[in-house]
Amino acid sequence: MREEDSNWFSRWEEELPSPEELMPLSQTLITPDLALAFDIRNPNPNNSNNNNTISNNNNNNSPTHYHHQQTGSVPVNPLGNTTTSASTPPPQPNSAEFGADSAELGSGAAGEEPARTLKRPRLVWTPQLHKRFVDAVAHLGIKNAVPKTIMQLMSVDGLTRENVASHLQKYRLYLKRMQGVSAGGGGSGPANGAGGLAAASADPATDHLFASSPVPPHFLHPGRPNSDHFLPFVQVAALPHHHHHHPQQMVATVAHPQLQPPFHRQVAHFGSPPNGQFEHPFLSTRQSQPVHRMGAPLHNQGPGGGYGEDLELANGAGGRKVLTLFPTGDD
DNA sequence: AGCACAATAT
DNA sequence: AATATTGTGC
Repeated sequence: MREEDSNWFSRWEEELPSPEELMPLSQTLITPDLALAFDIRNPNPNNSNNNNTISNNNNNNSPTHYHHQQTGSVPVNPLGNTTTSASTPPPQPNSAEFGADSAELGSGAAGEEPARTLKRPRLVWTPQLHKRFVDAVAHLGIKNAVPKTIMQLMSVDGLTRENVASHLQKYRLYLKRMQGVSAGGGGSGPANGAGGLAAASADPATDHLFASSPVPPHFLHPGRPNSDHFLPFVQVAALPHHHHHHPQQMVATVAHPQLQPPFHRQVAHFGSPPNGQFEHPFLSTRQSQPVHRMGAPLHNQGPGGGYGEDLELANGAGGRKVLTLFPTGDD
């Protein structure tokens, strides 16, 4: 009973981004790189970009060609944004520097040989994305929280099982560390304030990301398997109901490793199928639209350094491109 | 064959 | 350090 248990969820819920925050508008911008990367070598065929509102099926299946990541200052070409509906004004003032494209686009358009040692950009786990992850894990329970399931629940397009697996591995280590700390710690308690941030981290420097989202109590108690049935999310999935609220959409952002940090480009948005209309056969697994409405505006919970603004910190150590999945409008 | 997981590589 | 990739067992 600890009220904590009842409260942690409320607080947690509060920090969830509101639908509005998440998707200001739907502009589908997909760089050739991404389109390609996701389409070709994709282990799990889940690309369902659907515009929530007007399902304007924008098949991004246009295999453009992709150029390898280079240390060079090769910016990703932001082409490919089809201004389908003029009604939507250009809300992407973000880094309005789109002009710097460099490449081409038409060249390999219908090409048949996209594949070619193409590597998809590294996924950057943003706090938002991580939260989604934690939510999913919480919802599933540790028992069922395995990569595939988590991935499905998260329903982030473009996310692969390996992405999740890798993250999960790391997350588990984090939990382990946390247990050690919080267990004997006493006092502070694991009731990390969502708004405040986990106070008891083993290493602040080591896990900023993980600290960004509250860890459900259950995670810390291995001894307590299924005691509660909290329902963090909503019933998700599988319900083909229509809604006017768009779920959260994720946007892929490419961070230029060598460019200034504050510059991230929104390249494309991955969405979750609202009511999964007809999708391609392969997508079957992903049609569900888990998220529903998590209320409340998201505020920065900046721990030692709240990430309000410092979005992805992709370190471009060597100069690799980085893919970031983001909820639209987080910025 | 596919998945989870740990180990290892970048 | 953060992710990706590989290796192993189920």
